Amino acid sequence: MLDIAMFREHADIIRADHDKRNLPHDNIDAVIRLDEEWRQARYDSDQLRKVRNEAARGIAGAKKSGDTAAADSIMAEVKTIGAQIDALTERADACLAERDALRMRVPNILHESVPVGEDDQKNTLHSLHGEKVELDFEPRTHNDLVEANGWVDLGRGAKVAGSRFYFLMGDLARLEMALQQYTANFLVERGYTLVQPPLMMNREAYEGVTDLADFETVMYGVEPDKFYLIATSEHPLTAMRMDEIIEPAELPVKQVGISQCFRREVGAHGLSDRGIWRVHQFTKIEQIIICKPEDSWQHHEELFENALELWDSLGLHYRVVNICTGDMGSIAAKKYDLEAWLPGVSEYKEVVSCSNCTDYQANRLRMRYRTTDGNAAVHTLNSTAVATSRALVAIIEQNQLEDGRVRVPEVLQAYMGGQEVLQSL
RNA sequence: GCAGACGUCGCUUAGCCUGGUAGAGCGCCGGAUUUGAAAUCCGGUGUCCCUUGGACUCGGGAGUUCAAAUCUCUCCGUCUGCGCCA
Repeated sequence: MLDIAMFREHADIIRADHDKRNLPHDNIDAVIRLDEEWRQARYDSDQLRKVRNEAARGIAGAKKSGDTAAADSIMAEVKTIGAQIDALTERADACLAERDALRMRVPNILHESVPVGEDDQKNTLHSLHGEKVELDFEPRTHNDLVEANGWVDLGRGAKVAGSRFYFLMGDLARLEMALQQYTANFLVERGYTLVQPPLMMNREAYEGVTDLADFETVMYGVEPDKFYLIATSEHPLTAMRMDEIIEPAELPVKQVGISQCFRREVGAHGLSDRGIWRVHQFTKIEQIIICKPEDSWQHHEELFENALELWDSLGLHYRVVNICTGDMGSIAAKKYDLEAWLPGVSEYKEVVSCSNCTDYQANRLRMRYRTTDGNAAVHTLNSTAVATSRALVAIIEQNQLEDGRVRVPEVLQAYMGGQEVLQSL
């Protein structure tokens, strides 16, 4: 959420941003109005508390000097002040709660380099990487190939869990682990600390890092313990320092999270989502950075470069798009997506998302760092390194051989005992 | 799961029994002193509203009271022991 100071001092900036996103200004105006109401109620209750505190000091003084009559007299005077304070406090709390509920729905301020457009069709092409291999046979889709080779059992996944669950088997499971190891090592060598986070989080921590709508459409709840299964390790890693004041010497925090990710994928259907492209559970290796505000755009490029070099090293062809205003979501100020080429369906599809969230998550999480001028919100950034299910799809489709088997990317062969081709079951 | 102990400002801790302005040390920031540094001394060092003064803050929430770090209830967490267990 945005700093309340933005609403008080620079509401024009928020309004201009809403115009770019084609959003009405209602929430902005309501936040400003509720903020004023809250301050008034707060001031009134503070004044009454002042009266009560003065009386309390009077009582204490009178009792100390043995003048019980004076003490009783003051006590009688302030007998009912507590109820008035309670009423005003209740009103102040209600205004504040409503102010912040609305403030949570106001999206982040977009970076000036974000292209304006209504939906993902208006994302702009940033760059192309690797070579688009021309196969001298008809390319098959990954869902066709995994089934033919016995690498994925979706039917039995549906039987024991539900649709979009799967068993990953044999050499493809082995390749998945190789990909995890390789990617984690790749980033550890660049100075990132490897972290295995909790796979569940409580509601309060989760509200700090995600859009409220995600609780309905993305996250699985675990009853009766009121936990949520994480949708990405970005969430626990970023929430890790909730309510903390970070010493400047600790910044930037650079971590690589590795975890299983769980997503409900409500409303997702269609041919292009078949196989293991869009599933309820997958492994993801994620980069996160927590840094000082003045460094965040430089770090955003660093995360982006890491992702590019990693995907280049896998020998895959992909393109990069700069996400436009209409496709952005509420958390990020700017986002690059890497989209891998899938010859089976002749499409580029999203495999990596690299975001600078500026102070939006930090404000919700009350995550600050010390400056000589007081405490200030940090900036948070995150980027996929590899989501294994989607990386496997890209590898399978781009590295497929005419006989239906799949070539192992060279850098991963060492993690599979030198194996060069995945064998079917 | 059971029993006990504990949770106070960035860190360490006092205060709790017996309710009445949250104190000290360390760290950090500023100043004095110094050629410079150390040492020393002085001041500052949580949050919010600022209507210049104020209110809030002792793990969270609720209660009792004119008044709660302090008393009561409850939840959370940590430690120790027992139990269970990959």
